[in-house]
Amino acid sequence: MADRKTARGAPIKTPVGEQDGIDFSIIELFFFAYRDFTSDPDEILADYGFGRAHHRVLHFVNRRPGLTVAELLDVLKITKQSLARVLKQLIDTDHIVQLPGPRDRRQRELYPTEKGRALALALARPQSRRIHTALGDSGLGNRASIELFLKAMVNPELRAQIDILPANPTQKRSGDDHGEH
Amino acid sequence: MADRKTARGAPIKTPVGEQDGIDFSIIELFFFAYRDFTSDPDEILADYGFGRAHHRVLHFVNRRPGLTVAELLDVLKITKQSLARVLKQLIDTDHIVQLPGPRDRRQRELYPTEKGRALALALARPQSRRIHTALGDSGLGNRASIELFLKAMVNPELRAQIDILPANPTQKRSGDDHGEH
DNA sequence: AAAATACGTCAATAATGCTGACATATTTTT
DNA sequence: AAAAATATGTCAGCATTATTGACGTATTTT
Repeated sequence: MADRKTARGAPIKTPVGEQDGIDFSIIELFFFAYRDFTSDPDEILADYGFGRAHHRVLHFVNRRPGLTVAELLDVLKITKQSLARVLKQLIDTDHIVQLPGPRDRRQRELYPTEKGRALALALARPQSRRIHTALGDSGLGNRASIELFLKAMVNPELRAQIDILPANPTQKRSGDDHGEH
Repeated sequence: MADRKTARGAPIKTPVGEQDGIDFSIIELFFFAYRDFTSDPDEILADYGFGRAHHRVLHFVNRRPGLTVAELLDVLKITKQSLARVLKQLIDTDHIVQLPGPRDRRQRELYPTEKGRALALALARPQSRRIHTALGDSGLGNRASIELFLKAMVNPELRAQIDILPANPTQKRSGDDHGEH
C-alpha cells in the first residue's frame, strides 16, 4: 500500500442495470427529459441576460401575483440572498413590481407587470408545446397518469405548495384569500 | 418619461393559468418533481464533497463502462474543461479508472471501480425507491405511459443517446462492441 | 419599551458551467 | 516520412447561481 497508483481499484466492465433492482430507465429518462425541457426557455432568457433563476421567480410571481418574498423563498427553497440579485434585476427591468403588504406593511407583495406577464408566457409557451406533443406522442389520455405520477414524485410535505397554485385539476379553490377566515 | 420610478408598469393581479392556453400544471409539477428527485442523492453527495456533476459522470460511467471522454461529453452536453475537474476528482478518489483505448490509444476508456459502482448504486437507490412509490401511488400499470411520455419529452435527435444505454425495454442491444466492424 | 419579524444589503465563498489557448500523444492523410 | 487531424489534458480567466454570516431598517407584536 505504499504506491498510490498500484492501490487503484480494478475496473468493472459490466454495466449496471435493472438487474441491480434499480429503475435506471426512468432515472435516466427523467434526467434527459428535464434537461431538454429547460433548454427551450434557456435560449429565450439568454437574449435578456437572464438565467434559470429569473425564470423561476417570474413564473411563480405570475402564477401567484401578490406573493410575498418569504413565500417565494419557501416555494423555491433558496436563500434570501440568492433571491435578492435576480429579483432586483427583474424589478429594475420592469418585469416585476413590489407593493407593500396591505395588512402588514413590512411585507412586499410581488406582482408581474405587463412586460413580466408577456415574458412569462413566452417562456412557458415552448414548454407547453413540448408537453402537448409528448402527451400526444405517448398516446392520448395519459394526462391524468402523468400528473399523478409527477405529483407523487414530490415530497409529500411539499405537495401543499402545489395545491396553492391556481387551476390545478386535483383540487378546487374555495376562495382567493386562501384564508384562515 | 423623465422619472424612472413613475415609468413603472402597473401590477397585474390576476394569476396566469390554463386559460392562457398553456399547460402550467405539468410545467410546475415537472419542476417540483425534478427538484425533489435530485434532493435525495444531493444529500449523500455532500458527505463526499461531491456535487450533481459528479453524480452524472458516475452514473453514466457505471451505465456504460468503457465510455470514452468524448462520448461522455456528448451525453452530458458540457465542455471538456467542465468535465475535467469533476472527472479528475473521481479518479483521484478511486471511483473511476482510465484505461487507454484498445484500438485507439489516444482515447481513455472510463470504468467504475468497485467503490465507484457502490456509490453509484447508493445514489440511485433512493431515486429508484421514489419512482417505485410514485408509480404505485399513481396506480399500477402506468409505467409504460410514463416511460413513453418522458422519452417523448426528449429532443428527437437526442433519443439515440437513450437507446445506447443498456436494458432499455424499447430496444434490444445487438452486441457489446457497439462497432462498425 | 422591548422583542420579533420581513426585508434589504454587504462581503466572502463554493460549485458548476463557459471560452480561449496551448501541449502531448497518437492516428490518419498526403 | 512529413503534415494534418484527432483525443485528451491543462492553464487561466470569467459568469451564474447558489451558499453562510452579519448587520440595518421598518414595522408589528408582546
